[in-house]
Amino acid sequence: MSDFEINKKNNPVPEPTLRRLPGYLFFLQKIKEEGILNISAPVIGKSLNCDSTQVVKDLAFTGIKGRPRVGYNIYELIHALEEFLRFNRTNEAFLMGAGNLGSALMSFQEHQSLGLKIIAAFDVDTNKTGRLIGGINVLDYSKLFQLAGRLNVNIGILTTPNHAAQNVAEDLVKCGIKAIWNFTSANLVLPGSIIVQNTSMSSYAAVLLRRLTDSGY
Amino acid sequence: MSDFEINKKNNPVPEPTLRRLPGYLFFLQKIKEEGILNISAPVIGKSLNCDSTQVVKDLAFTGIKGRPRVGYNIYELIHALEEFLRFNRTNEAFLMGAGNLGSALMSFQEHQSLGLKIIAAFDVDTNKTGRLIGGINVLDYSKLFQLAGRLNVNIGILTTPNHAAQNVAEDLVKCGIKAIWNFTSANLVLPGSIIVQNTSMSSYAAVLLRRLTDSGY
DNA sequence: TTTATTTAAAGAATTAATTCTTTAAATAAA
DNA sequence: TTTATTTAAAGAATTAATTCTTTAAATAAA
Repeated sequence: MSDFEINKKNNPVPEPTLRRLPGYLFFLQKIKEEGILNISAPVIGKSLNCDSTQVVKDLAFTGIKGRPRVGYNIYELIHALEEFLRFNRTNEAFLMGAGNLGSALMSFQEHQSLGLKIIAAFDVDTNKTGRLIGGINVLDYSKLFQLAGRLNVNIGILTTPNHAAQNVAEDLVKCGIKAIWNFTSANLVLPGSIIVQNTSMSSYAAVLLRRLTDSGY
Repeated sequence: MSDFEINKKNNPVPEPTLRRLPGYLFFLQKIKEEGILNISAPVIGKSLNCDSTQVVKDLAFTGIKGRPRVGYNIYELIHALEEFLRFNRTNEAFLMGAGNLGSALMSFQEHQSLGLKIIAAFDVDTNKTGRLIGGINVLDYSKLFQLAGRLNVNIGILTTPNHAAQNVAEDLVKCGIKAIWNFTSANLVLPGSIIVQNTSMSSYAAVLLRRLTDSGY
């Protein structure tokens, strides 16, 4: 059994853990600047306002060992987190739909710190194609298959209007895309092997607005 | 005990449920167009690729009752969901930081369908202030307290650089803001009564990228 | 060198969320 | 009117995630 099969079947990293890991990473990068060499889970927990045993359990997934009474070596831990999350790699992506949100993601500098690199954007609107947004070319949709054939891109970022999302997602799958970061509100129906990460603003808005109601506002 | 206290203490809506509710709503709005009057949980579940008992349990939070063998009345259910999530209200918000992401959120039309209305944006950069982005005025940061005093805005959208996030968040709290939609990677430390909804791209990227590794890519 | 203290690791207990099962209501078809 | 079927509701069982507890290792201080 290969490494990834073991991980997939017996020991998948829980999603709540994965969501928390970037927070640890950014915090560690910040305090690294202050010249600190070691840090313990209780200190991380206090700073980030979360339980220290949870910190220990989360960080254990990276494979890094802490030393009692000393804590973790910051450099080791940062490196392990970046590796674990692939943030130190170049993860190439196509972006589909160069509208408001798409354009923003193209200009969004922070993607770099996540190792994401948008190779090209595609749109059907000839007013958008041919332009350069955030240093990224917006190409005509018809060029997708051609370019995908030459390059080996794994990730598709979906920022089309909702009604177009399913068709575009299917095209991405035909192109050999393995993972889709879906910013639309469409619920994509795709082969089970395709990784779909739904990031719809509406889910977050729903939580925020309902909590406001819960608090009496 | 008031309504919201009961809700808060005895029966808080689970976050996973809240995250799923907008998906039901959008699906119902879509099939409403097709002239369907009633729909059952199993049909919703099949369409959205999720368990039907989970659909029933989630929808029960809205207070709407379904009828055996018939299902839910679509109009009733849509209305209840919109009400429950506040999407049919005007939820006024200030936006802090008119950079890439901030500008995108200002231009993002979909906010309307979430009942969100950005009243004004604030920035310290004089190159940005005075401009109109997506129909929204970008004001100088110094105007925040003045405007907040006149209006009764509950929500702050935080799209500043990470290093500014904590200070700006504290200012928002001083202005009487009740809920902060935090798009930065900063972990905000604020009074417990303040609702903070963290929406950092990095958490989603982390899940997506790690799943890619898990699958062997 | 010895002792007290801090800490990560491991695992147990608890809590939360999801999935499964049973029941009763509603209705279409016979 | 009767029977079979579909379905929501309620609650039990299961699974997943978090929090608590114990243990042993490491190290600073005495």
